[in-house]
Amino acid sequence: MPTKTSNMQIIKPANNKHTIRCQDCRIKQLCLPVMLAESEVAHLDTIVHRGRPINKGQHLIQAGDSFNGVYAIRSGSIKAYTISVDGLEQITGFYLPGEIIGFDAISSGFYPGFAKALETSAVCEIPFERLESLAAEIPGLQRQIFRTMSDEIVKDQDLMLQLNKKSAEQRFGSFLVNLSFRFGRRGLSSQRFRLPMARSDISNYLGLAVETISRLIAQLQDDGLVSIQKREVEILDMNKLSVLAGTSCHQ
Amino acid sequence: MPTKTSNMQIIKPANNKHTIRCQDCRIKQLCLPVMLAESEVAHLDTIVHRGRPINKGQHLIQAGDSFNGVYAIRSGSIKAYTISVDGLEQITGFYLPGEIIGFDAISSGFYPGFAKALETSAVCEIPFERLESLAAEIPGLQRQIFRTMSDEIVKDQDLMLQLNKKSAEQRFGSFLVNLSFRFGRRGLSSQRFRLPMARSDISNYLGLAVETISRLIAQLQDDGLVSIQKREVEILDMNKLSVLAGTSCHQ
DNA sequence: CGTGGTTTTGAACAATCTCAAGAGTTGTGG
DNA sequence: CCACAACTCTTGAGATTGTTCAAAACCACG
Repeated sequence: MPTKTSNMQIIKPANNKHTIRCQDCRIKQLCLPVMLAESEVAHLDTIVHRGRPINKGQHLIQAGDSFNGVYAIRSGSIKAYTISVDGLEQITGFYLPGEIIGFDAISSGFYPGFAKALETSAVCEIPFERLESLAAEIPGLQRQIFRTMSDEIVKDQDLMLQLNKKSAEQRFGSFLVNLSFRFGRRGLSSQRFRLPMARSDISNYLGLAVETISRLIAQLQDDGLVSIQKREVEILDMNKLSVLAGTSCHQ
Repeated sequence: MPTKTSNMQIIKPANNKHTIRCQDCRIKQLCLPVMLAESEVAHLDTIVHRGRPINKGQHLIQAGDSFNGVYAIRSGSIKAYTISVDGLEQITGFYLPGEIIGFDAISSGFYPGFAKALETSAVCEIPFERLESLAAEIPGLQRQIFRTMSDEIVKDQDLMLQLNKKSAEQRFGSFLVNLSFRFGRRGLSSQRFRLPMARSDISNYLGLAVETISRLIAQLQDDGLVSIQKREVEILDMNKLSVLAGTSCHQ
């Protein structure tokens, strides 16, 4: 199968160009190395595979692939989605630099969903068996894996609440506030940022129609809370937006 | 504070009556001991606290309590829920024997939500720091914790899909099929079982109105798929119900 | 400078909610 | 053991949010 594009082939063996050590990684505070001693980070670094960047639209993970590891996003952005038996696509999350995708595959040994690059992105593949062994040796690493998975659970439960109990306006407001928080955490502006995803991805994620997102954007602009030109977002009144969203900064 | 009912006080020191060792536990195949050698189970057993059963309506976990451990359900059933800033309750899951609650507290160090007994229930408290240490020594245990947390993520993502993309009928159908599966897995009948929760809990969990649940029950009975008398469920046509639900057995 | 995808806007429609009221159930105290 | 109070559940009818369908404007990219 020369044209097969499984994740194992996308992630090419590391070469100099794409090899940035964990120790030197800009976003190590957001990733597994947080809380580790320098020597421990170096140890972790030895098991990480880095490949060439994956292009927009390319799949990092295909549903049904057997689980070999988790992927830390180094740059770019990834959307994770599942497809139900009746063919409906459901986006389960957007992953930004420092965030890790693939923990949902541990239980069954197969990735339950897809992961696709929203733009050119660099990811670090972390083989899970080796990560497990290392976690048994480095308590801080084990702890950080538990934390990251726990974060994922909290994020999903918060989204559940959004979908169940909040209006379209509140959902979209929360979405913007949450993105703003995650950009700010990386040292980027939390006032101005670029949406990496299409309107249809936002609507899918939030359980709304694309048209509803368009209308909400128009409305929030009329109210002077935000300014959104294409994918460029400027948050004009974070307080009002947070109140409207009914959240602090998580969603 | 003599009337305070924090989780630490609910779980009384073990006594003979409530001390069932992990090795002898009926549901060890569904719980952390699965995959462990006998001696490893014995080791795990030494860190588990078992208390007297908690009564219906009593809280096992209060939101904001500091994280000390996870709880394995031994008997009964527990509902987990969060309360949003504007006071809305959102049930995030129902936990049955063999299932473990509390992993969402690892990331922040505080339980983000509440856990309340739907009926008299017995739980095993597993202090997390000790569990971490033990997990570092017993690879199978570490693996099983990862699996359990991964399961939780998958469960939440599936529910997300339900809430976003499925009709009220499909959601309720999936809910029944999923419960059926979980009862069957415990060796109980998957055809006939008793709902541990009220209609309002089901509606809250599924993002519907109570009235909608009532109407759906009436409808599914008219169609001859199920028979539901009060909380006693009998599934009359599992095939049709599964097709309607659009799932195999997970939700 | 077309072609295909994305975004916006309008208008009618539908699924589910809300409100309201009644029936059934459970628990409690006299 | 009965009666009252408090829930829980069911059923009906109208209201509403967000959807669907349709079409035009905009953009990106070859």
